Order: sequence, then C-alpha cells, then structure tokens
Amino acid sequence: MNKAVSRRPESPQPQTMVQSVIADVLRHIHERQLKVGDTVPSEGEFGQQLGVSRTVMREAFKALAAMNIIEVHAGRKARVKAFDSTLMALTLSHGLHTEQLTVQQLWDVRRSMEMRTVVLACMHRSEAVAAALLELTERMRATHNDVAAMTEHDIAFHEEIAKATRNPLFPVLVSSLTQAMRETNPIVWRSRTRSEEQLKVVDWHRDIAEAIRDQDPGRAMEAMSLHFDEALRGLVLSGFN
Amino acid sequence: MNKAVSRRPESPQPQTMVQSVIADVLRHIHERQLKVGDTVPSEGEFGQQLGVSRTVMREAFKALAAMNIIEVHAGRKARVKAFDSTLMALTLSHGLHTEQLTVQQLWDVRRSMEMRTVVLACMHRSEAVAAALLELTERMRATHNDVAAMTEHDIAFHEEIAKATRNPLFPVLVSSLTQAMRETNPIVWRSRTRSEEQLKVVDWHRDIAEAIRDQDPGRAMEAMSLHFDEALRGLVLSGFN
DNA sequence: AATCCCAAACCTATAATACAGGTTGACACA
DNA sequence: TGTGTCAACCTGTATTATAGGTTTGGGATT
Repeated sequence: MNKAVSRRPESPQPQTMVQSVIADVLRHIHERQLKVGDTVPSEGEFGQQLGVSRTVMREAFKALAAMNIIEVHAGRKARVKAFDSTLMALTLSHGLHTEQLTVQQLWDVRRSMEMRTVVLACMHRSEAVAAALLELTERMRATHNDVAAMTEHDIAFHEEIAKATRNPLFPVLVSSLTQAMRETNPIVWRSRTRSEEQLKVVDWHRDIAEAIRDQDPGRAMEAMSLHFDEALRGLVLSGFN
Repeated sequence: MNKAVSRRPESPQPQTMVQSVIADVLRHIHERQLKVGDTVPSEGEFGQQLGVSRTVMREAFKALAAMNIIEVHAGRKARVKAFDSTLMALTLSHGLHTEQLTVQQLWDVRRSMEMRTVVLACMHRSEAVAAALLELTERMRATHNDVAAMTEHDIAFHEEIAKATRNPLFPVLVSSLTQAMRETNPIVWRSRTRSEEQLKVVDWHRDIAEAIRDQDPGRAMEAMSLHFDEALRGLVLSGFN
C-alpha cells in the first residue's frame, strides 16, 4: 500500500501544451457548431495549425476520446461523439473503489433521480414501454435464482424508465448510477435466501410497472419509494455503508 | 459545417494497446486498493511491466488524467485523483453545444436533484452553513445589477446546499449542473429589466435559505420548487428550449 | 544524532523519425 | 453504372533525443 502523501505545499502547475491543445480542439468544435458525427481535423492538420508535435496532438486526442468528446479510429478522422453513460459509470465505480463515496450515498442520489424519472415515465410512456416494463419484471421473476441474470433485467428496468422520460440526460445518469448493482446485488442476494424474499423484490418492480402502465404518478412514487427503502435495508444488512 | 456521415456499416474496432493499458492501470489501482493521493507506478515501470512503448503509456496516462482517475505532474509520479465536478461539467457543456440536450432538460435534472439536496440540507446543516446561505443571498442582492457577479453567488448558493447534504456525490453533480448558468443567466437577465424582477430572484433564494436555517423541509421544498418554476419560465421567455 | 546540502537518479513534457496497417476518394475498366 | 485498384491520407506503435522538475541518498556540518 503506497503512502506517498506529499508533505510540501504543491507548487502551481504550468499549463501543459497537451492541456492547451485539448482546449483548442474543444473551442474548434464549439465555434464551428459541430454536431455528433461531424469530423474534426486530423492530428496532422491540427498539429500544423497549432504548431505542436504529433506527440502532443495524439496525447490530446486520447484525452478527448477518454472524455467522450471525440471518437478516434485507425485510418479515419476523429469525429464528435455522442455522450453516454460509460464515463460517469467508470468515475462512480472508481469513486467507490477508492472510498471517495459509499454505496449508500450513491443510492441516495439514485433515489432522488428515480423519484423524478418514474413520474415523468407515467406522463410520457408509450404502450411499448409499459409492456416492456411488465415484461422485464416477468423476466426478473423467472431468473430470481440467478442473481447475475436478474440484475441485468433489474438494470434494464430502471434504464427503461429513464428512457421513457424523453430527456436524454436521465438515461445517462440512471445508467451510470445503476451499474454498481452488478457488484452489490450478488452480495445482497446472499442475505435473501428464501424464495419469498427474492420474489418480494420482483413484486416491488411489478408495482412500479403497473403504476406506470396506469399512468398514476402518486402510486408510482410510493412504489419506487418502498423499493428504495427496502433496497437500502438490504444493503445495510449486507454490510454496505 | 461538416456533414461526413458515414454511409458504410462500421466495422467492429479492435482494442488498441492504449485502451488495454488504461484498463490495466485501473485494475492496478483497484486491486491494490489505492486511495486518493497514493502514487501509481511511473510510465517507465508500467511500460516495462506491460511490455509497451513509452508512447502508449503516455497516451494512456493522458486519457486517465482526462478522466480524473489520476493526476500527472512533471517530475513526479502520477497519483490517484479525487473526483470533482470539472469532467461532468465539461461533458454537459459539450452536450449543450452539440445539441445533444437542451437547457430545459438540464434544468429538469437539476430540479429533481435539488429537491433532494434542499431536504438533506435542512437535516444536516451546520450553523455556519445556514449563515453562509443567508450571506450569499445578501451578496446576490448587492450585485443584482451585475449579472456575472450575481451568477457566481447564485452558483455558490446551490453548491453550498449540496455540500450540506454530507454526501460527496451531490456537490459534484450539482456543481456540474449549475455551471451552465454562466451562459444562460446573462441572456435570461436581459429579460428581467426591472429591478423588482431581479430582486424577486433574490427573494426566492432568501426564502430557501430561511427554510434551511429553520430546518423546515416542507417550506424548503416549496421555495425550491417555486424557484425552479420561475427559473424555467425565465428560460422559456429568453428562448431557451 | 539531527539537519542541511548537493548531485545523481528518476520523473514527466515535448520533438522528431520510422514503420505498420486501416480508410477514403479518384480513376480506369467491364 | 458498378467494381477494383492505387495513391494519399489517416491513426497506432516504437525508438531516440533533449529539456526541465522532483525525489532520494550520501556526505558534511552542527
């Protein structure tokens, strides 16, 4: 375990050329009002315009790719990328691993988000969404003794609700916030040994799905609230803080 | 305006060595349970262990730095970095610029988040926080005819509430979600030409601060809800969709 | 024994050159 | 008009070099 905590005040760091180029590329994208899928000038072109080496350009492009600003493929010019949940999910997973936050804290944020998404889903859901949510609860019921499979349906359930909000930001956030279930559910499931307990989890989800089908925001919020109360109880009993 | 939309199906992309190394470094951090501030092996060491060139290591380290996983400084080994709001704020700003989402959508997410943070702030606030919030509303009042300065106090107000939740994730999210105000407020403020209108904005914030001071979640939620209703109206009147 | 200083070793930042393989667009041919 | 070929362009990886910042260990001094 490394313990290299610095005992000296940190000197202000000069802006590196890579950092400067990252900002230049972002400015280029925004000034020209580029959209998702539009090409960005190549490493070579940018390098010439900005008067920097290929090394600096490559490093800046890799950083921009890591930030999901551009996507880069061999032989093709980089293009503006659509944002997705991967980056934030990784940040949250890293935050949990490095003990910057706890599962309960993550769940509290999830809860406040999903109390809103479930209301919006009641208002905006299509018939297909209503059917899909009920189908997902049936799949959860059918797989309740295979925690990995059930977790995937559970995650899909919450993502489907977020998509039904018709606000593109909610699916990204909810998806990011739910990935941790892949790590927590197997452990929580060990404390739910009896079939009735496992099936109760499914019931909470079915109640939510029915409220959304019936377009009843009050019932949906109640059902989601109960679901989160019980999920939090499960986490606590399993030793998650 | 570039219009390079690909007309061919995209072939599956092989994993590059840089991507592979990014995953290796993340695994290293998590397997050794490194914490914020702990050093990571140098580019040279990792390059030797993984059998890759310095170029690949540098590019991977830059990507990890861009993701706020590590911080990198000349002459020192990289270290595990604390997460902060900068990355997500940049993603959201980029999303707005590239028309992947709208200001109203961003505000809706903000609203659901802040309806929760204000309740938690009532429960967890210290005397210092209560005083700071009231002070910030006074500063907003004193600067109501300088929109840039007032915006900074406004942002600080919301960030202070998020910090009072004692959940480290809320300040990150709220801070990320509020940075856009630097762009929207100057435009919205043009539609609030009369002093009384401007001061009403300050009143909403003061009402929130007073409810938090009085530890009254119901009043706090009402005041926050009114604030967001009115802020949304201002956005709509200013042409933001 | 504790502290300070300095040089060597180590560290990242940038540049240049080379080779490799993938993609695109223009041109020729059927 | 559709297909194949090839040159130009594109990113991926490696190596070597120079520059400046940081850390560490050994020796000198108090």
